[in-house]
Amino acid sequence: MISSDRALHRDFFDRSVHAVAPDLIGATLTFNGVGGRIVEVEAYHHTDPAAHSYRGRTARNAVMFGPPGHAYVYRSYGIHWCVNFVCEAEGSASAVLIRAIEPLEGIDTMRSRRGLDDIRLLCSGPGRVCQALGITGHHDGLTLDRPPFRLMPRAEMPDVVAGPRIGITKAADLPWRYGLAGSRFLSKPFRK
DNA sequence: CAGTGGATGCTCT
DNA sequence: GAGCATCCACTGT
Repeated sequence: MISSDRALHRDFFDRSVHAVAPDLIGATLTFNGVGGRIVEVEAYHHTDPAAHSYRGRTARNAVMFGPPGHAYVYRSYGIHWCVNFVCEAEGSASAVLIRAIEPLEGIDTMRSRRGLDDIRLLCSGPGRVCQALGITGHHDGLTLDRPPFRLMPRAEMPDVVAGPRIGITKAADLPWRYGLAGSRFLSKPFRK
């Protein structure tokens, strides 16, 4: 039932967050036609002390406790927005943070929103991704299988690498960051 | 390049 | 009142 011009089915997200996260590497994400290829993500499981859902449901993380295949958007450090894809069965409260994208569509729009030209700096970081694509807290809870989101499966199997997550203090040693090997668009290189 | 510190606002204790 | 799932500017090699 999977064809290359068809959006990712909701069943794709109804699996372990640790299966979904590496499978998102190479998929194409656009928001109102602006986006590109996902090259870096991080998995956050509800049993993980670093996850927003670890201490239970609150107003902020409510979407994480809802059905899979929806966007959880939160404000980071008072300034930035970050977007996650909710995974696993409803109530599981696990999600994948989108950390970096290789810009492919709407690059001029991204440059304008980001206020800089260097294509390598447009979407190489979770806050940068949301600024470049125009994702804000207004979009918290939107489903991923309809506009403004569009999420297409990857055409070929990429070389996926894993390593520790970035910018967290709790459970910082868990290797739940996934990336496209050798990509120039990562927020940080993966250690060998 | 690596390291440091400020901006900034919301959530949860 | 503390602590952020970050980014940028600035410093010093």
